[in-house]
Amino acid sequence: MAVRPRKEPSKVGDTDRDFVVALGRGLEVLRAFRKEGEALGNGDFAARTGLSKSTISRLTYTLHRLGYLSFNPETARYRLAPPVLSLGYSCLAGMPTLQLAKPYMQELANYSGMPVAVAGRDRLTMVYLERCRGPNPVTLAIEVGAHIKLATTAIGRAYLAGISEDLRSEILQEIQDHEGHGWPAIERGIYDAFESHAKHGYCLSIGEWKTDVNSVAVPFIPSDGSPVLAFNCGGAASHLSRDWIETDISARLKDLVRNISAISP
Amino acid sequence: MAVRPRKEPSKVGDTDRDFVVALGRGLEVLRAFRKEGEALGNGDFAARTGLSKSTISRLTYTLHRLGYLSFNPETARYRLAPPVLSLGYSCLAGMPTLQLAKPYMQELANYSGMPVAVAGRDRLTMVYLERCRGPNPVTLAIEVGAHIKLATTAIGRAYLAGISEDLRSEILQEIQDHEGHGWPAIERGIYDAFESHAKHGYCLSIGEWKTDVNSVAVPFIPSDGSPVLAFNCGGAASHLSRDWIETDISARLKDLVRNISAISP
DNA sequence: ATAAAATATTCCGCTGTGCGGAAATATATT
DNA sequence: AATATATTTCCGCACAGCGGAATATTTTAT
Repeated sequence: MAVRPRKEPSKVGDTDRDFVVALGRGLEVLRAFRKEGEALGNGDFAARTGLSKSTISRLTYTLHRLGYLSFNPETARYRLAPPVLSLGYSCLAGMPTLQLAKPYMQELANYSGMPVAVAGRDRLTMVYLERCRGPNPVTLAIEVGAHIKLATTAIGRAYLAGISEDLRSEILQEIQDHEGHGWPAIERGIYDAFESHAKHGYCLSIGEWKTDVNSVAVPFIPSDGSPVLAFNCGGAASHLSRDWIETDISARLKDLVRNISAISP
Repeated sequence: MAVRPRKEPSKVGDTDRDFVVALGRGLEVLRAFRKEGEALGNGDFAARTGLSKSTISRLTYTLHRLGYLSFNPETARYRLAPPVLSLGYSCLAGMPTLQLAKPYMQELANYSGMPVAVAGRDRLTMVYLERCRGPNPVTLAIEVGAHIKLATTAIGRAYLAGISEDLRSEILQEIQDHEGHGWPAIERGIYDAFESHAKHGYCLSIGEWKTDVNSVAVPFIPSDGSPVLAFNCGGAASHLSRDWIETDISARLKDLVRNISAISP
């Protein structure tokens, strides 16, 4: 297969001639919904994206015509429409690793009684791609597609431990810029996790995401260049003690990832 | 809330001045994955979208830089990446009706032993937005986000029965253009379904989507202008006979929709 | 009722984005 | 080596898309 590595983006001045700005802006409009499922008006989009009102008006018009946004004339608010979900589904269908991983995840979920999940990165969050619940119904209701913080969760830290030095420092810089205030504490948590990963092969979050929730995670690095993922197993501290994680669960989670590495790109 | 209805698109010649072409093209690239989860190269995109190779190159570069596409340098193929799934999740979160409907759907699924689902339209397909399985595990594995044909399924026909005359004839025209050949048979199936809807309030598909699969569906028309949805209940003909549907299940499905109409926009 | 505020859309001239054909580069194949 | 295939880069030009200002509509205030 013919592959020609892309050169340094052909810049003119300091604008990237190859970057299609209008596309990026339109997608930024779709992303504006990230918070809780509210409907948004053009004014909201303008405020959240920093784009001019006329630009927003044209972008929402376009997205509406294409079916990606539904429009309520009563309130003049938009919502995301079914075609967007359809794209998300294609995304899952295009990751063969997920199908392969499922039985292993289910096995560990059954054994531990805790949910086992796999996630990938979206900017400064981790997005759940697949999740298996144990037989125990008192588990956190984390759904596929939901996103949680990168910096304070085991799964986020495992991801950070699994990526290249370059990408990592880029992301850490962004987190620092975002968090300004609490950064020192966050930074220490992350470096502890890295150390744990280097020494034991897994990362922990003991009550750091939510009090009384413990979690352990391990990165998965596909051998083809596809994005790094991370698997976790976590739940109420009363059921999933730090000790149990360290003496048993962590090893099983590492086995899970090893097994998947053996059968997946 | 200030609402100003959009005028006729301000056309110049016959191009719509308000439609952002580059955005539409970029989204078309993302949609190119619709079929089974393969990885695609720039050539594939060009073939599927009809856009020039250089345009595709710029669009994929942009989508890659934004994180929506992952790139495998070995094979020079792209896949959809986690941020796309994240959008899909926001879509579900933004439809409050789905959360409200869930318990009613589960109730009917338990009673009938058949899966109950709700879907919305994406072009000429219906996309599953939520699904409840009955206790009986021998059911079709239709996942949220999957899409099925509009014209030959009960749920698609119910949707068609629920929308405005204008939109319907537009869609039917498109189906006709697409299906050319088998259109007459399809058309008859659709009009039978409309008749059934007018007379009884539900649509059927008896072995028409897949032999040995029966299904009944009812449209749901939100009172705020958000898109029409449709609920269905379907399964193996050996378990779900036409007779049972007509004498019992259909009425319960209609009740379900009536209940939801009472508590949802 | 009337005025004022808030929100959205349209208009329109100009800029620079994005387009596509052709050339260049890299890999795979014979 | 030479040929075939696939992808990216180059670059001039057209016109798509931008944004500020004007306009239209509804909501809130007086």
